[in-house]
Amino acid sequence: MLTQAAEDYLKSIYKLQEKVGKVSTGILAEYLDVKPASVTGMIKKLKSMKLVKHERYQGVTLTDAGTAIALEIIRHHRLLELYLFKALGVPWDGVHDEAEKLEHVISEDVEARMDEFLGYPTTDPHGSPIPDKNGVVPNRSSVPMTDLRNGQSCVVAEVSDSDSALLRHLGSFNLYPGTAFRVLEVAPFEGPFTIDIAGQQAVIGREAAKHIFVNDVEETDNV
Amino acid sequence: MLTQAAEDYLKSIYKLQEKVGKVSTGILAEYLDVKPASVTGMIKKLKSMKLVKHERYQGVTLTDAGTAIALEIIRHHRLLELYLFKALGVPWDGVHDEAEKLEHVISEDVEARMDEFLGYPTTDPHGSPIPDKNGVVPNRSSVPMTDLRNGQSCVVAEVSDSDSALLRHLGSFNLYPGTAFRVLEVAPFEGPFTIDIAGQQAVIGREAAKHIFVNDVEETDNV
DNA sequence: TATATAATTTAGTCATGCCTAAATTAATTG
DNA sequence: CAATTAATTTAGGCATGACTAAATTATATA
Repeated sequence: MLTQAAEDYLKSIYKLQEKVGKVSTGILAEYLDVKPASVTGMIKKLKSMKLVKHERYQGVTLTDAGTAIALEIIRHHRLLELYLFKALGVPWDGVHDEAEKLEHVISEDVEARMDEFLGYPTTDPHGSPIPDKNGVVPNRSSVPMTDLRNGQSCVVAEVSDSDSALLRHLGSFNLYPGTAFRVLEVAPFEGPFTIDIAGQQAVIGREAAKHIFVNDVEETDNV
Repeated sequence: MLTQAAEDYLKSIYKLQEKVGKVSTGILAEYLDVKPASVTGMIKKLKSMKLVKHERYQGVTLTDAGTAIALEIIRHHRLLELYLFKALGVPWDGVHDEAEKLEHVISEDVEARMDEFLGYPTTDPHGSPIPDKNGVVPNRSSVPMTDLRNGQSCVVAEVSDSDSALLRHLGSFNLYPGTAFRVLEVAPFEGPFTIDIAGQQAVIGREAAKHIFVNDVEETDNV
């Protein structure tokens, strides 16, 4: 059994690898809120366990074994988020922190029981894909909201889960995964988006928009 | 926030204190499967946090602050056991180990939500009392099964929870808290108990009987 | 290409929480 | 009441996983 810290490193490497390919110690240190020198130490340990590949000054990547563990933890996390949300009514801006602690601790048995209770779901409350028990990640094809233009309509696919203030903000507009909206106006010079959600207008700033991903983008005429 | 180890010490001291009053380092070491010298070290730390009272060679007791934390952890543990059992269908011989890990990690919010889901229960699946959120422990007045004599009937109140093999054994007779049975025969010379559970006979050895506690003891005629 | 800057690694430190071995204190018994 | 035995504490060690400071390597710029 790995330590919690080791599991967190693997999970973080997986996530950063998706974005940037090889993961530098600096990026990883920033992501984990730890000093780069500490990262070097843990990388050594993970390398000796053959969970990561690493050449000095060249960044880390996960081995297949490391990837399997990372996906297992991510699966725990996202199943837990959805379970807490659906079964216990924990608000969607609170599930992340709770799952962060529980993910290292639940058994495979409880994981399987939650999965069954939830009907073998493929996305968590923020729209992130839940890897299946074999480590297969459902693919998604969403685009950042910042790509949208005037008059386009779409459906919210995914929202980044770690900033609970942002989640509360979006919740106040009912802007959850699955919610459809239409862009009324994109203010020039990197300005905010004015959108229509089921007849209600809302203004979404650039920063928030960067954390929202959408599907089913269509051109629509003004109504 | 206390470390998990510190929480385990407080919980264990609480449980042992119920049985023996002042708790010696030796007893505590055996209970925690740790060497006595290690106990001394942790006791020092807990003492400096004013969670225990301790005089050299005189055993430990919890302070009020220490008791409050111990009860909090025990409450977590027992609520979790019942929740896992009822909401997720984890078998009763599996809930203890799972709860042991989760108890240190769940938030007060999740605790409250499970409590509500369960309808503010007062006992866990093994019949142990669940302290309420103010740390008040429901009192119980059960007697060990080994006190029973021929012809007496009773209701199972509580079964010790840490030996999962015993729990599976008792489960095979449907001997759960709440189950009524009648003693058909107590074999002499510390022998086993032959009992009748809803028309089914079962033989329960001395060792098992020591871990079973019963309520509502009544003399009954042979039927 | 030499130099400045940024990123990474090495080396040494610290706190936790366990360990063993040895020393000390308390309890038992002839 | 002295000696043995048992319980407890002290002292020193080890693994984790963080830290800082210094050294090294890579990258950017003049």
